[in-house]
Amino acid sequence: MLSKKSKYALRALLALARRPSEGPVLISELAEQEGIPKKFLELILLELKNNGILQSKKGKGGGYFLGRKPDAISLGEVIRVLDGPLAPLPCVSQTAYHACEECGDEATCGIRAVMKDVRDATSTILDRESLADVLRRTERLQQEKKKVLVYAI
Amino acid sequence: MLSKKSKYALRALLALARRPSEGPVLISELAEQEGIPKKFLELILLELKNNGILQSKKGKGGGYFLGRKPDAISLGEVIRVLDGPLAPLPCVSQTAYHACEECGDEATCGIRAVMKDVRDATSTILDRESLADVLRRTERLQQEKKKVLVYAI
DNA sequence: CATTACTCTACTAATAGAATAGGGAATATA
DNA sequence: TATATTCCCTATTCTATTAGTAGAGTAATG
Repeated sequence: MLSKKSKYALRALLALARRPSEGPVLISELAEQEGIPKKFLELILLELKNNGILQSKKGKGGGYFLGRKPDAISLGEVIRVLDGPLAPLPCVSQTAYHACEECGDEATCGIRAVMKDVRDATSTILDRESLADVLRRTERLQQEKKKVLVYAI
Repeated sequence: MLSKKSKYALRALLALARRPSEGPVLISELAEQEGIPKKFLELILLELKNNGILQSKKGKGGGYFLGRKPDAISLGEVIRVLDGPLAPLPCVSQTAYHACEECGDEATCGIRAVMKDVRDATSTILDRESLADVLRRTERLQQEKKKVLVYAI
């Protein structure tokens, strides 16, 4: 399960991605807009900044802004920063590999083989989908919903 | 990440699946063979039994045995019993759905759409792969390893 | 009826998740 | 250069979950 940290991070990043380079945005503004505890969001944004996903500016007129374009920030990257590896087992993680204790032989472990498939499927999706993709999906879903409403009249 | 509970459960179940209907197997035997704390394994096997994956027999000559054939027990089912839903968000779980708090509109949530893809990909794999499949995979991997060794001579 | 072996509830320790608190450091601007 | 603004950083708290332990209870067998 995704932690609240990751969920909050994604919501905040999407909120930033939705504003076309309006300049730095205040933590408090994002927190209020997205209904996230301000101090908690502070930690999250800081961690995103320390990992190059966000940039910041201090003092008056300061705030946070995206470190890259929305189509160059993948959900996988964000989730890895806040929740750690996507893999269901450490022995199939590409970004944080370490051997399972007590695993007789990794090369012939059937569980590992299946979990590697799971990892690959997950990261294929999450590393492909960017903030921009998610925004596009949201728009498309909103338009579909509108259509359904029109038909319903 | 998979919990130790799930990992232990899978190992114990695979150990049972490897024995062709040898009759009930003692908890203590499984625990020793797989290097799992006995009392902890006790809880796990009990839970698997209460969910129809295992059956048991009490008293002398008793023990645990599979409730169904190894090809009718999927990894997904086992993991759901011990770790809960596979879905990364409750709002995309098929087996344990509940709405995310504070989610404005589920129907148009882009994050949800991506996470639904992740859930589908994960459960497609884990609900398809059975204990029997995992054993077959292990065998295949062992044979490949042998081949490599032969070539290396 | 005694032994074997699962059943069940309760308890504990350690870790991770979800915050909260508060001072410090940098920046803009008056 | 003083001051308000805003991010930066460390520490602490509270709660839930994970991992494991303990021990009495129940059912089956011989």
